[in-house]
Amino acid sequence: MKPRLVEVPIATPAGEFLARYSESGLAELNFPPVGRASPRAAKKEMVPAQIRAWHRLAETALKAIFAGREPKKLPPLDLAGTAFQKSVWNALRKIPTGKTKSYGEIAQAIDRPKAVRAVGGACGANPVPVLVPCHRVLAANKKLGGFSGGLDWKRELLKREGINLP
DNA sequence: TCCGTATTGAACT
DNA sequence: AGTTCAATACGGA
Repeated sequence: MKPRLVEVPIATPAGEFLARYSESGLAELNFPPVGRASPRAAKKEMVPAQIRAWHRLAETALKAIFAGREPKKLPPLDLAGTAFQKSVWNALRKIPTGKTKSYGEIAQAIDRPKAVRAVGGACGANPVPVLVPCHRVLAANKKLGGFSGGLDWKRELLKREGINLP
């Protein structure tokens, strides 16, 4: 039986994100729901101290990224996925703030040079956007490609990191 | 096993 | 310069 994730909202200059924590770390992060406050945010008093500590880190890191800076610390991540997906997400985290990579480069980084489309799939399956910077991955010709939360978000995030797109 | 995918690069208009 | 197409790896049904 699946342990219920604790949901806690994160306020950012770009809206209210929704973080979900498992017993071992941050498991999911959602973009702000369109024009609506989070329906069922956990009561903060019921959130375990451990998770509150993680939440503080997550909030700080998120705000740092929105300010275009590299986050100093991240909460532990509890990412559910296949080995392939995890290796992709791990590679994504190595992209420094303000830089971009192509799907092909990610594929090479995980030693599967031809799995470019699969890399795209793994990016789309990324449970923790922004903190795991799936938005810094562009197509080979510097085109935007796609984004789970909507391309507007991708543009916005890149812009805040000082990345200029053609 | 078949289908879709947040790709890519080359071949054609 | 824009469009079509095959190759390709992986995950979900």
